Amino acid sequence: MPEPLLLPMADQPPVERADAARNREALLCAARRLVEERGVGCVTMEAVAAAAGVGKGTVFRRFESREGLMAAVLDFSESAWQASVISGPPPLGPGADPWDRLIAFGRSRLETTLLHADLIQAAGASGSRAAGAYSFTAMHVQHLLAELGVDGDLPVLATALLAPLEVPILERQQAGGFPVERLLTGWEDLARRVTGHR
Amino acid sequence: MPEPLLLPMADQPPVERADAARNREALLCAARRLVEERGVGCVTMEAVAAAAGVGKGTVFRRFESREGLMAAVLDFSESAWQASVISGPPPLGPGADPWDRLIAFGRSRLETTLLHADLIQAAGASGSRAAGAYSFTAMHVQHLLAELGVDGDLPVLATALLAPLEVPILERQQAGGFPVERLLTGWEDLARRVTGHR
DNA sequence: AGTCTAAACGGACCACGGTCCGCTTCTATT
DNA sequence: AATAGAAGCGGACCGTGGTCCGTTTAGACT
Repeated sequence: MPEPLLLPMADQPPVERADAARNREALLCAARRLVEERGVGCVTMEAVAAAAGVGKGTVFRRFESREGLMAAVLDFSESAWQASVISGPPPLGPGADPWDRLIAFGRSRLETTLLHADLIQAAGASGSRAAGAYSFTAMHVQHLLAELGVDGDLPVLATALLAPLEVPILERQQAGGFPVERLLTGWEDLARRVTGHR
Repeated sequence: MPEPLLLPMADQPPVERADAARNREALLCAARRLVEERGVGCVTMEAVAAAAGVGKGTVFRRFESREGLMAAVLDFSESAWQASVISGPPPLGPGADPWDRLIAFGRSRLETTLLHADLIQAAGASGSRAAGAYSFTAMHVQHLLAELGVDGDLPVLATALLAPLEVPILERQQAGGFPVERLLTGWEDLARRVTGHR
């Protein structure tokens, strides 16, 4: 039988070894705990390694970098939020009309972004880049704009709508003394102008 | 004569000592040179100190942090740009009508931001915060919006217009394969919707 | 010129992110 | 059960940003 098991068969990611998976889980868990109880800024890579009972090298092998680790931690809460956008109750989830969904999206996004601001910053560029060309939020907004009958360069318009909700912009405005409420109504006004709604 | 020189006299910033000023200048100069010839990422604080012929401690005393030093380097080109907005030839400078100035502003800002992207990022939060509540660009856009008769929360709208021109947003879009030309026309479209022009 | 003090200096020192490499452990195969 | 070798592991090691403190110096007043 001439080696029939070696068919190329689209070499998939050669599955993680059992101990490796165990360590990844332990690290993620430890990181989550430490971040919660000390704050992102006070969590060192060595501390995470120690808390998970592994060597420092292992942290970097599993998560590439500090940014990578933080992105993984962030992903936990982020994917829960994404789920509520995809299949949660209206007006954030499906069922409401596009305009109401857009407004709900803005408020919710603003709140969660501020809530995880430091984690998002620590996650750096890895925080936003998803698998494909656009991140989840961009796709979602783009979709809503299309439903609202907006015409123009939708990907770019969606980005314009999302940009003022990014951490650095929000923080600068907050530091300037703008209350959250004002930022929110400001964003709604922007959305109205961009979509031409009403 | 009972010590007449000690009048309180509103204690102004007690003027920098001569040697201190000399070192600041030397450091700034060295930093500028090194950044230009090696790129921001390859310039270490120690290298700057050495190139200026001073100790490392001095760099930090004069500029607080790496971000501070980079902000100072950036300020050089940035203030030249500001000058051309304030008093350069139209349409960027005064003289053209507000809409044309706004469009010229967008293009120019986009270009300079991309040009100095890495320096801006290295300057971090220190890069944008000006003396008062708003940075120069925010004030300028706000002013143009007022001239165009836009009503609403002008400071917030100005920020919304500026946000898509910030480094992280531009870079993400560029990484996604959007050519600069498209970003620019997209921004002009945004400006049109926000101001209600035409 | 001499004196005195606040300001500035320099470089040893520390903490943390990230890399490297020799050793260990899993798992497929026989 | 034995074997082989790839994947994983740990922790010593390195570079860099940032701090600290004993020493030096500018410059104001006499």
